[in-house]
Amino acid sequence: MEKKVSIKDIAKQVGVSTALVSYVLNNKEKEARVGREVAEKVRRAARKLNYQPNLIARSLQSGRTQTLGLIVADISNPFFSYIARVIEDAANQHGYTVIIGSSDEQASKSASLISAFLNRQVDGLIIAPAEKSEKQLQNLLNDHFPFVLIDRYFEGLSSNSVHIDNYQSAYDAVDHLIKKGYRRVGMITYDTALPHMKERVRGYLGALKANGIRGRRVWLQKAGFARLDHDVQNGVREMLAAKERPDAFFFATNSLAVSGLKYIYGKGIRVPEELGIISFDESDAFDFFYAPVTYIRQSIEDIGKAALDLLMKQMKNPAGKKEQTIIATKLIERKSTARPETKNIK
Amino acid sequence: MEKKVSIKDIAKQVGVSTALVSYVLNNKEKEARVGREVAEKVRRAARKLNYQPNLIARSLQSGRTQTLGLIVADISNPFFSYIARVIEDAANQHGYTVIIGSSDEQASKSASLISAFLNRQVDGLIIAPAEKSEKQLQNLLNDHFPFVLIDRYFEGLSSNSVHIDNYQSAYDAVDHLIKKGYRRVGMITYDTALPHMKERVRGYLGALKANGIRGRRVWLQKAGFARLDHDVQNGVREMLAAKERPDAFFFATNSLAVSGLKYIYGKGIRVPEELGIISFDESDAFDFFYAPVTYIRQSIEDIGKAALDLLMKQMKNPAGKKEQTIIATKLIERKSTARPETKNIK
DNA sequence: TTTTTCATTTTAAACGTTTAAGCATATTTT
DNA sequence: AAAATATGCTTAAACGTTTAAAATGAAAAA
Repeated sequence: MEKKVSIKDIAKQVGVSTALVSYVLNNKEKEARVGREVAEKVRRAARKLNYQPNLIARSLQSGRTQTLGLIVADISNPFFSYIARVIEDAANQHGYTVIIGSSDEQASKSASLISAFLNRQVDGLIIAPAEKSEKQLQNLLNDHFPFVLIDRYFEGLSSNSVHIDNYQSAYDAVDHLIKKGYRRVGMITYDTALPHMKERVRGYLGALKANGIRGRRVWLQKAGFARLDHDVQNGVREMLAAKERPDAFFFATNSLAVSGLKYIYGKGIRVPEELGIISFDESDAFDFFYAPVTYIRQSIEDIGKAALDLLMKQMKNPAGKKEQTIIATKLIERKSTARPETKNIK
Repeated sequence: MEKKVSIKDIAKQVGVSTALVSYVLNNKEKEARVGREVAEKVRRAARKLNYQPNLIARSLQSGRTQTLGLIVADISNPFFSYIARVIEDAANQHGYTVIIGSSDEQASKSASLISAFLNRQVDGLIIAPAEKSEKQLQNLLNDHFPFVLIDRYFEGLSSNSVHIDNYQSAYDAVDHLIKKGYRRVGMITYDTALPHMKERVRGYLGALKANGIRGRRVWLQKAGFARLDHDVQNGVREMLAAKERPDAFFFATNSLAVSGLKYIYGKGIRVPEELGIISFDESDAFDFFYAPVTYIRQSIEDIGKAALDLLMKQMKNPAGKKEQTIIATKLIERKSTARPETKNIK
């Protein structure tokens, strides 16, 4: 790697000061009253030498890097990789570059990512926060460092955030199942204290109650992030073996659903006759399941764009008021909840 | 955002020069012969003030950013997002941060990403190159800038690269179909001049020939990146309507397969009886298709790790010899190619 | 006592930019 | 003709680090 061309080289070539070159290359000729011919000479030299500005040097001087940090649970999860894509594009349009990190839902990893990104002087952060990371975020708030939470949020943390109405969406999902004739609805959720998940559970319970159905403990199964397949399949098995066996499943995310569906598929269970299925999020897999899966769609484009908008707003005014943007969801009805008009299976 | 604590603040606090502080904080006390007590004082002050080094300043001074650029076709494509994850983890272990960009298979976007990343002074690049980006890469080579190609490569470009044996893998796939009793094998590929795709086509044709099957023009369908669904479904429709209608399809990537399978699914075509299916790569969708899809697995972990290893090696020695790492593939046989023992469907 | 050696610390330059302030010289205004 | 203003360019400092080289002072050797 040969030495790069700097502003100094251009200055030498043309026989002027580096300041002059900087003014010209930043189109500040007017303000700096640079002569027309000299400006041309500088530009020509820059082109000829193929000058490329050193953004690191510029950042050091300006204190801004035009870089954003994005922290998700796992970039290899399609939900997050799609969000990443939307944010990447939107950020690029604003002249920003994005650096991405995966927290694996661990507060410790989240902390080191935040710290690594801050040390790299990112101008702002977009974070799908992990459990128990409130304190890290509170510190950011105290420092008035611009950031926006996506997908998740924390009660009592007055940060910017973009997410759906988890209670209502879950309520609607379960209500849909019940309206379709299912009564014994089981739910598979993540084993986490994150409010968005707890809201989904609350929505589930709320819908059962509103329909006069008494929930059973065995109907609510939780899976840990680290041993997803194992826990989900255990949970599904347990429910299917229960005396009060559910006639429908509500999956709280697409990864949970994909894992559960694999088991259900393997067992040859008939959907939607024997078992109704509804899930949050989307997945190619939902389309190919023998009974295409009904799901609650959240617009990832909207989430990504809203997050970037909020972040830009706050970077302009770090002391400004924090906003919560709620993104609408839509229930996409398909075959997996199309219960035939028969009696409940006992 | 209050002013960050710098080495200067520590120096002032302790009453020493910034040089001293820098030596201590970089554990260069020995070489710099710093007194034991002073060193302790510095460390204490750093901890007390919660000092965090400004990596931008360090980079400007050192000329290295500990940052790698990753350019893929589309980070929202699971194949690439998984690669990104593997590379992210491996890079972190080496103390590097990764910035990611999507080229959308366009040489122009690739060029601006490369340029943006270089301006940000990344120490190295990992690139899944787009069509017609040879020149950009040749420039990197000429500058002795460290980079590694993944998934794709260019003939006559002596760069580091990590990829599979596309010819052989495609050959094996088609040969598998034929061994299973399919004879009229159609292929859906990307409409691109990228060698890895052309190799897959060559492997397809080679296997047909080796089995004494004359290929038909209509059996080879191409789809553009930008209008994937449209082109794939056109291609599939055309083949199914042809006089010499194929009895098996070979998809050159998972996105092509997912798109094609949606159509096939919609048409109610019987797989594997009426039509055999084999594809490159993996997908959750393959598991849920009514006949789970046989596919050619490439180990993404291996690709990512090998790429990072090569890159690290070259960053240490930018003038070193370039290496090509070939990653093994494996044919995962499932129901979609399990042709029953019947006569060919006419 | 003078010189040498050693231990500890500081100085200063450098990385590549940006930008306020300054300095000539020319031109206009009075 | 003197004063005021314009024009065109340079100087120098700053951003936060690192690091070679110099400086200081004390201890050891002569």
